[in-house]
Amino acid sequence: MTSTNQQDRTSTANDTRASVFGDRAGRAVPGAPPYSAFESEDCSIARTLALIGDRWTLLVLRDVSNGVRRFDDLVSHLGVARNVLSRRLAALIEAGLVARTAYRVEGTRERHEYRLSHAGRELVPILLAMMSWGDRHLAGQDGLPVIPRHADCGAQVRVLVTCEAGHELGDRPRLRLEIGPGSHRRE
Amino acid sequence: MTSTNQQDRTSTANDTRASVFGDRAGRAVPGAPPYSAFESEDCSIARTLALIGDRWTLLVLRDVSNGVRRFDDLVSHLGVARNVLSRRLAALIEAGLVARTAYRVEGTRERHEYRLSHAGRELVPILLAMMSWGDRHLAGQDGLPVIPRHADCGAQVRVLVTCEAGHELGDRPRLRLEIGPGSHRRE
DNA sequence: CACCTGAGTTCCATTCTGCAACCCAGCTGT
DNA sequence: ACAGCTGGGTTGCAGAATGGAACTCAGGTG
Repeated sequence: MTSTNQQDRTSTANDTRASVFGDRAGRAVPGAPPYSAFESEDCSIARTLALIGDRWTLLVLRDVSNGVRRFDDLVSHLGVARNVLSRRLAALIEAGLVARTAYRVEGTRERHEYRLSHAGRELVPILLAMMSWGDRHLAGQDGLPVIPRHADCGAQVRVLVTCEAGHELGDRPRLRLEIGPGSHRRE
Repeated sequence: MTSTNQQDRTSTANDTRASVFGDRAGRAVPGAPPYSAFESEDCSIARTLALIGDRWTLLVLRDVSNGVRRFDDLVSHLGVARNVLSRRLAALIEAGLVARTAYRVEGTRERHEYRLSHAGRELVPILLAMMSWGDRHLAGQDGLPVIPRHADCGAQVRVLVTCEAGHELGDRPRLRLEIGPGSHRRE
C-alpha cells in the first residue's frame, strides 16, 4: 500500500496478470499479483532445468554435439565418472534428447554411439547463450576458447533477443512477463 | 586410419583447427584435430556452468530478476533450503552477479534485498533460451506458463540464433566450431 | 518485557558425485 | 584354445552437496 495515484482496477486490461522480468524499477503492473504468487514449478525454465540442470548434462550435450560420441571418449574428455555418465546418458535417452545407435566399422564388432535427437539439437541455443556470456565475462587473457560459425557461410554466430515487432533487445533485455494459462496460483 | 581419400595436410587453411558442432554428418574438417583434443575446461560453457550450473542458482536468478528479492520470499517461493540459498546468494554476490543492498521502508528497520547486477542481467538470454525450449518440449496441456514480452512495445520476445552475415539459423542451428586462441591441447 | 519478523546459522540425515575396481562380450594374436 | 585388449558399462564405498528443522540475533511492537 502507501501507493500514491492508484488506479487499481485489479488489472490493466482483461486480466493479463502481468509481472516484471529483468525490470529496472522493481514495480509490477499495479494490481497484478506478483510473480511469487504463482507456482515456481509452473515454469519452462524449471522444467528444463529438471532435465538438464545438473552438473554434467550440458557438458555431455556440448561434447556429443561436437562429435564426441562414444562413452570412453566422453569419460576421458570430460573427466566425468563413468557411473555418472552412464546415468546421465540413460536419462537423456529416456527424455528423448539423445539417441543411442549401434554401428559397425567393418571387421570390428558392433559399437554404440550417442547422437543428439532433434529435441536435443534444439538445446544448442542454450549452449550458445552460455558460451556468449562466458566469453564476455569469464574469458582468459588468451582470447576466446572457441568461435561458433555458421556452417553454411562461415560467419560468426550469435544469440539475439528480439521481439516480434522486430526490435532488438540487446544484452540486458528489459522484459515484462505475462502469466499464461499454464501457471497456477500457490496455496 | 583406414581413411580413403585422405588429403591430410593437417589443416584446411591457415590452421583454423575447426571442428564440428551441431553437425549432420559427424565428420570433422579433414586434418583438423577433433574437438576432444582440446581441454574441456577451456570453454565458456564450462566456465559459465561452474558459476550457475547447480540445481538452484538459475532458479534463484530467475526469481530475483522477477522481483522476488528477499531471502524469505525466495525460500518460500522456490522451496529451497535456507542454508543452501544462503550459500548460493553468497556465491552469486562474490561472482558479481547479484548485489545485496540495504533499504529502509520508513518506520521499519533496515532490510536487505538482492538484485541482479549488469552481469547478472546479461544471463537473461540464457533463461529465455531455456524457457523457449521448455515451452516447446515440456509444456503441459494448459498452455504456456509465462509469456515474455518486450517491456517497451509489448510484443512477444524470442531468442534467435543468427550469423553476422545476417542469416537466421533456426531452432537447430548447424554450426562449425573454430578453435580459438583460448583453447589448449590436452595431454 | 514478552513477542514477532526477517535473515540467517548450526547440526544432522539423505542424496548425489568421484574413484577405483570389477565384469562382460567380441575380436586378435600365438 | 586361450590369454589379452578394448569399448562399454556395473558395483561398492568415501566424500561432497542438499534438505529439514531447530536455534540465533537484531530491531521493532503491544
